[in-house]
Amino acid sequence: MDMDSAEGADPAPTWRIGQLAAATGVSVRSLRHYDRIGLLVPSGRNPAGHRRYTDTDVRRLHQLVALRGFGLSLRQVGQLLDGTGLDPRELLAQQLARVEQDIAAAQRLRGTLLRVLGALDTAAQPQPTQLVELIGRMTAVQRPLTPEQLAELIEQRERMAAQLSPEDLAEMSRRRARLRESLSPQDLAELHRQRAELLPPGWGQPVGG
Amino acid sequence: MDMDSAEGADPAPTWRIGQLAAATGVSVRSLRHYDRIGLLVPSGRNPAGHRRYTDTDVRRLHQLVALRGFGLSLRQVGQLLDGTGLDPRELLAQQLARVEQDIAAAQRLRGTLLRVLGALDTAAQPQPTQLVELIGRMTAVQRPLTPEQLAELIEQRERMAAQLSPEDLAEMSRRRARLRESLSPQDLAELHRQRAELLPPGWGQPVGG
DNA sequence: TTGCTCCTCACGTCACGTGAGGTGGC
DNA sequence: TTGCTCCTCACGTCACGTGAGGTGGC
Repeated sequence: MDMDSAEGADPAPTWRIGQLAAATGVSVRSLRHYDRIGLLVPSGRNPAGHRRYTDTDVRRLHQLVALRGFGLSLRQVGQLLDGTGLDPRELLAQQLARVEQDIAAAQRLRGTLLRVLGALDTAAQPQPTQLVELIGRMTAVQRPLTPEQLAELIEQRERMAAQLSPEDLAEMSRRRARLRESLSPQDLAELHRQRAELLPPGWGQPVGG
Repeated sequence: MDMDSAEGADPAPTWRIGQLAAATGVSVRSLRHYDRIGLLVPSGRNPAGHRRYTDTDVRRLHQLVALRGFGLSLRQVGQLLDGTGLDPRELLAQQLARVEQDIAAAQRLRGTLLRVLGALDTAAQPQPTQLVELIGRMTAVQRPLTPEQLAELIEQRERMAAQLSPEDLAEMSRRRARLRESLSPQDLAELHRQRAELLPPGWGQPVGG
C-alpha cells in the first residue's frame, strides 16, 4: 500500500506552470505574480529555470484561491497562510463588515440610478448635454423635484418635442422600449414607483386608470 | 435686476484650486488629475501658472462629481460631459446592471463568510494554520460538510481541547464572545441558521431546548 | 520678510494583462 | 527540426496619495 496521503513525504516536483494554470483556472501570469511577491514560490526549478510545483505547492494554491475568494488582499492571504499573528476569525469578521458596507452602498447607488432613470424617462430629452444638466440638478438636490422644477422640466420637454420630427419621436419611443426591455420586471416596477415618488403629490397616475 | 443666471456671460476667473477643493470636498490632487487628463481644465492661469477656475468650471465640476458618484469611470464621465455620442440612458442602465451584479456577488460572499465564521465557531480551533486548512476544505466542497467530515472536525476539536490548558480555553471563550459582540443581531441569527444548515440532518440543536 | 499656497515631476498603490524578445522541451 | 512552452523585463491599467524640491502671493 502506498502512503501518498501521509504527511511530510514531499513528492518530486510534477506540475509545470501551464499545467497548473489549466488545472486550476489561475492564470500563468498570476502564478508568476504570486511567485514574485513570495506568496507561492514553487518548490523547484528545472535546469532551464522553469518553475516546478509540488503537490504541497498545489495545496497552498488551493488555500490561496479560497482565501482570495473572501475578498482578502494578497498580503492578508499571505499572512494567513504563513500564520503571521493574524486571527482569521477577526479578519473574516472585519471582511464581513466591509462586505455589508459595500452592499449597503451599492443598494443606495441602485436606488439613485433607478430614480435618475425614471426621471430621464419622464423628461425624455434627446440631448445628452441636457440630460447631464438634469442629472446635476437631481443629485445636487437630494430631495424630489419641486413642482416648479418639474413644471420647468415638462415645459422644456414640450418645447423640444415640438421641434422634433415624427421620425425622431419614433426613434425616441424605440429607445425607451429598448431601455424597458433591458430592465428586470422588478427594476421596472421600482422605476415606476420611484417616478411616482418623484412627482409632487397629486401628480400621480390615476389609481383606477 | 441683474442677469447673473443668463447664459454666455462667463465671469472672470475667481476660484483658486485650494478654495475649490475646500468648497467641494474634491482633493487638490484630484483637481490636478482632472486637469491633466483633460476632464476639467481650468479656464485660466495667473502669470505664475496658478490655476484659476471660473463659475462655469465649477458647474462642470459639480456635474463631474455627480456622474462619478454613479460609479462611472472618469473616461465615461468625460464622454458624457462632452456629449461624445453616448446615450446616458443606456449607460446608466448598464451601470444599474453592473451594480446589481455587484450586489448579488457581495451577497453571495456575505453568505459564504457567515457560513465559514459559523464553522470556525463550531470548530474553535486555535491554530490559524488549521483554520486555513478548514477553510480550504470548506470552500473546495461547495456542499455542506458530510457527517464524516464533521465527525473528523469534532474529533480534531476534542483532541485539541484535551491538550489545552484552562487558561487557553478561557481565552478562546473570550475571543468567541468578542466575535459575537462584533456581529449585528441579524448576522448572529443568520450565523446560527447557517451553522444549523451546515450540520447533517439530525444534528441540529433540539427545538425545544 | 515670513508662512502659506501653489507649481511640476515622479514614485507607490493593487493585482495582474499584455506584448517584446529570447531560449529550453517534447 | 518545428512548434509549443517557458523565461525575464517592462509598460499599462485606474484614480489618485504622498512626498521632493522649488517658486509666487498676501
